[in-house]
Order: sequence, then C-alpha cells, then structure tokens
Amino acid sequence: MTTAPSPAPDLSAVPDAELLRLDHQVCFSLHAASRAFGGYYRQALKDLGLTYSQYLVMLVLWEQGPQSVKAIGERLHLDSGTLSPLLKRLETAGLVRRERSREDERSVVIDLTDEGAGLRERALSVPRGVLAATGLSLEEVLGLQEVLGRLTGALGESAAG
Amino acid sequence: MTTAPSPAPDLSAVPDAELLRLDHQVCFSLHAASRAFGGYYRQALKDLGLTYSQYLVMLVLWEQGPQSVKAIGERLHLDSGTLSPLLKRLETAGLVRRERSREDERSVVIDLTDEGAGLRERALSVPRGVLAATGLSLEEVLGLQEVLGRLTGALGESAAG
DNA sequence: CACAACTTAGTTGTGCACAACTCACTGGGG
DNA sequence: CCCCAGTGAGTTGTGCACAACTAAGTTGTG
Repeated sequence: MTTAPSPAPDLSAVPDAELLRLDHQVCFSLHAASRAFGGYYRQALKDLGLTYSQYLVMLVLWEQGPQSVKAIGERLHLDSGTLSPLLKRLETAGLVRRERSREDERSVVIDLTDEGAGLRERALSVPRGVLAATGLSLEEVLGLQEVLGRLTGALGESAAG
Repeated sequence: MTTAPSPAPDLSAVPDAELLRLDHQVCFSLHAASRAFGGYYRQALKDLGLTYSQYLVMLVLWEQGPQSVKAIGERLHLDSGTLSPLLKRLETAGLVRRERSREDERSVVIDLTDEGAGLRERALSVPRGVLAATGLSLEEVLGLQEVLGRLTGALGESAAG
C-alpha cells in the first residue's frame, strides 16, 4: 500500500490469541470474497447456462484452443475428479466435444463445438460488468492479482514441500 | 503496466477481449488462492478433525460464545442449507450442542461443549503456520484483507441492488 | 518380447455452497 | 380469538473440490 521498507513481518512478535483473531479475518475475507465473486458470476452467467467453474474452463478453451483434460487441470489447478464430470456436463450441453487422442490413448482432448465457440461472443460483455461491480480500480485489480498469485504460489510450495 | 498515476480506472477504455483475459486472471487468482488456502488448512486441521468451514464456525463460537444458527450465518455469510448439516457433524463429533431457544422456539442456539472449547488451545498454533506459509508480510495481509473486504461488500451490494 | 513403473481419465465417497422448498413458530391486524 | 405474513431452521437436489481408488494405455528395462 505505502512505502513499507521493512521486509520483516515479525509475526513472531504477535501473540497467539491475536493471530487467531487475525486468521479469522483473513480466512474469512478470502473465503467470503471468493464466494461473493462466485455469486455475482452465478447471476451474470445464468443466461449463458454456465456455472462459475464451467466459465473458467471455457475461458481456457477460448484462449488456448483444444487441449487435454490434464492441460486444463494444470492451468486451473483442478484434478480429473473435478474436471471429468464438469466436462461431461459441458458435453451434454453441446458446448464441447471429448475425444480420445489418437497419439496417446490415455488422454482425452477437449474441443469446442461451434456452439461453444460462439458462446464467447455473448461472454464478452460479462467481465466489464463484474470488474465494475467490484468497485476496484484497474490498478487495485492488478495489485490484488499479484498478491494472490504470490500467496497461492507460496501455499502451493509449502504444501508440496 | 508502469507508473500509471491515474486514480481513474477507465475500464471503458479497455477492449472487451482484453477484459476477458484480465477477467480470466482475476477470477482464477481468487478462486485458486481461496482453494490453496483451503488446501493448507485441510492439512493443518487434520489433527483437529476439522474442515476449513468447520474451523471458521468454531472461530466464531470461540470468539463470540453461544449464538443462534442465524447469527453464525450472518457472520460467515452462510445460510441454513450449509450450516445445518455442518453443525450436525460438529455435534456428532462432540464439539457443539444444539438446543432450541426457550424464548423463541424457531431458533436453535449453538453452544460449545467442553471438548469444543478445549480444542481452541490446540488451534492456537495453526494460524502462525498459515500466515508464515503465505510468505506475506503482516502489512500485506492487512492490505489484502482490506481490499477483499471492499470487494465483497461491493459485490454484495451489487447483487442485493 | 515381457513386465513393472508410470501416466491419464474416470469413479466413488465426503463435505461445502446455494437455490428452492417445507415446516414450525411468532407476532400483528381483523 | 383467528388468520396470515414473516422468520428461523431444516431438507432436497445440483454442482464443485478433493482424497483415494480403479482401469486403461504408455514407456523403459531386462
């Protein structure tokens, strides 16, 4: 936010009980923000017949084109347990096709149908509304994204290590 | 991407396709961060036998004492559809008691058992590890919390309005 | 070639989030 | 007093997240 030259957070100086309170706040903030975002999208995407997570998958396909379930999973940090049924629903909705790869019969390539590709046009109007609804400036959004990215990376490291 | 001293976000100057990309980033960041947080807690709370959401409920009870399902729901932005089964699981685990209020038979008051209250001691060590694992400074955490709070508020307004 | 180690999707089971609904209770106005 | 709108908790159904597992295909090594 400001100049903050001290890189040392000195968390060790804060008593446990205080941290528990702070933790409450942080946990809650992130959890609530994520769900508030989801709630907004639920509304905005209702016309398109997409859920929030399905929208994320479609964004990947719109940007990157056909790719395997694994590739989508890596991009969104989701595993097959989440993606398999989700992709089946998108297939049932007629938005994507699922085809076993010829080169590697283990992998399934997800491709957009014409309908799925066409949906992008209607989705273009969504983000503007969302970003406006956040009430954040473009700078704040970029800053938020940077901090969240670092947070996710650090937590991922910590979990993996 | 540089110094950009303008406080005006001027989202309207950004083309749709660019916004779709940005939206992808923001959605994804928040979603991923929330889940990374959840994943860390899943590990950290395994010993306590709590899930992330159950921990949030316990935090409320530890801080605020006995209260109705409705009060907990308002505090965490959760409805009875989520809380009822969650609280039943906490009851089954022996951590809380559920009792109909005598004054208003519609409401159910949730109270900690001795075991539930005792769990707080063991939970005190969790937040330090989490905050350390984020790799963020105390200042950054506070800043993040402030932005997320504004975001949630704005999205809530927008949904309600 | 044969076979073990690995990889990729998919399945199963548990729990959370939320919309839509039911049911019981409350309090206010005929 | 009686009815009725409103409120609080719970239930049901759908979808997501994730751990643990299975099934099928691939690849390296003897």
